[in-house]
Parts: sequence; C-alpha cells; structure tokens
Amino acid sequence: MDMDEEKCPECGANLVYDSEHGEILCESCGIVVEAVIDEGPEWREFEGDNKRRARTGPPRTVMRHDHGMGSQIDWKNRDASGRPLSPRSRRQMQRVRQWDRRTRFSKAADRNLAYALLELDRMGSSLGLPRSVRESAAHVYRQALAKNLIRGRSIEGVVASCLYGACRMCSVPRTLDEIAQTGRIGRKEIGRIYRFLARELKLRTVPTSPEDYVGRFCSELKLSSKVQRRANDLLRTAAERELVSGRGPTGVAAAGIYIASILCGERRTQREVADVAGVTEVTVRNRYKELCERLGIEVVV
DNA sequence: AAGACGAAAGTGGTTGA
DNA sequence: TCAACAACTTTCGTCTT
Repeated sequence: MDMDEEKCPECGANLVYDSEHGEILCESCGIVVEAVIDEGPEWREFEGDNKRRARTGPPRTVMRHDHGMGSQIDWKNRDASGRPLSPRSRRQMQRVRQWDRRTRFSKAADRNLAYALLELDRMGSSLGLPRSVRESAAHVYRQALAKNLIRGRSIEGVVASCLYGACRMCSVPRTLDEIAQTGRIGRKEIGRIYRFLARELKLRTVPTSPEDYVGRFCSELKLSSKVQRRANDLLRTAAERELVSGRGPTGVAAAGIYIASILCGERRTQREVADVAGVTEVTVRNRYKELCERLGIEVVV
C-alpha cells in the first residue's frame, strides 16, 4: 500500500492525525489507517556501516504464541474518540477482526505444523522409513490439524500415531512398540490416538497381515530371499485356512519364518526369531506348533 | 551348555451384558 | 461400568542335541 496517499482507502475522504490517541484516521468514517503503537522512546541501532537500521518495538513475550508481536483489535464498535461507528465501518471492522482471527489461527497452525514435521522427520528416519511413508504420515497430520483433532493431545503422540497409520496404509507396518521406542510416548497412548484418528479421518486401513512383516524380519535375521519366499508361501496357505485370524500378526510371521528357515537349512533359533519379531519364544512355539499341525508340515530336525 | 518344549500363573486389551 | 475371555507374557522345570 502506498502510504504517501493522504486519502482514506475505504471512503476516499481526507485523513487526519489524532495526536491524543497517536493515530492517523479518516475524518469521515473514523477508520484507523495507521496507528503509532509505542509512545515510548525509539532507539536506533547503528552497527558498523549505517545500512542496518533496526527499530525497537514493545518487549517480546514468550507467553503468547506470536511472542506478543501480533496486532490487537478492540471488539467495541467505537472509533478512536469513543463515537459509535457508522454501519459501513462496522462492517469493515467485522472483516478486519475476522481476518485477524484467521491469520492468528493460521500462524498457530503453522508453528504447530513446523514442529510436528520436524518431529515426524526425526522419528521417521530413526525408524528408517522411506520418503513415501513419511509423506503420507505428514498428509495424515495435516488432515488432523485441519479438523482440529490435535487439541488436547501431545504433538509427539499425534505424530507417532500418524507414522503408525502411514506404515500400515503403505503395507510396511511397524509395531506400536517400535514406534514407541523412538520417542517419549508410550505404546498405549499411541494406540489410543491412532484409533481416534482412524475413526475421525476415516483412514482406510486393512488388518495387518503377517506377510507384511516377513521381508523386514528376514533381512534383520540375515536370511536369504529363498527363506523369505518360502515363509510367504507358507503364510499365504495358512491364511487361506483361517489360521491367522485373531492371532498377533508378528507372532504368526515369526513362526512362519522359523519354519521356513529350518526347511531351507538356514536355521535360526526360536529366540532369535522371537527377538526380531518382538514376541516371546513361547508365542513362536505355539504358532509354530499350530502351523505344523494344520498345514501338515513335518519338520525334520 | 544351549536350545527346545510345555505347564501354570499373570498381564493388558477387547467384548458383551 | 464391570466381568468374562482370548491372546500373549513370564517363569520355571524338564528333555534333547
């Protein structure tokens, strides 16, 4: 805006300077065009060459999201000298207030998002997640933010839940425990927030299948792709015979890998498999027993 | 000695009244 | 909201390699 212009931008009338209130306002409609906020002393800073001229303003405060640097707009429909505003300028003030609210809110949202994305990146790289998964997590977070679902929940918790959901949506699931290890948020809380987000945002997630874990677990166990394929075949036929429903997918995956590793002559101990799958030997044993029984597999030791 | 096995009791989460 | 319930864990003793 060109401040040399001496006309009111709203009605085109002349502007006057109100020395008592320190404002430049329109003599006809009373709208404040420019306000001198700080009546106190004005310092200038000359550092080296006088190219940099910084002006000081009111002290900043950390108590407000914008450090107190935002503008404040009165709610009263009075002009600077206390007269009621004309209907026209009342409408104008409504619009100004509305925009003030909007930018105030969007600033807060920006800060929230900036912090969240930082956190998301940190957790994501700590989990070794590919870019596509992080992006989809960020997308979920933006949706949650837009729908005001963050309020009352920790940003870290929501970020963790978004990552968990994104992993599932991309069919590269991580367990709640794995996600929880990257931050200060517990497994229970992440699960709770995730369920909430899934319901509110109608996230389209299918139940996790054991096969989704096979690749990762196998590579952590340094097993060949032959074992990996064998395990997947095994689990697929197991799924067809409804051996999988109701069981924890990681446990089933672990058992499948355990069997496949024996069948392919690359045996791993129950403990090793159980550890990477985040279950106990006992669970591996139980699943493994069931699979052998129902699939008619005879494991020769 | 290490791994595998299984029984028994305990834990946390889901479900249905 | 509470109790029943299934899956899973913890613990521990025994058997096998």
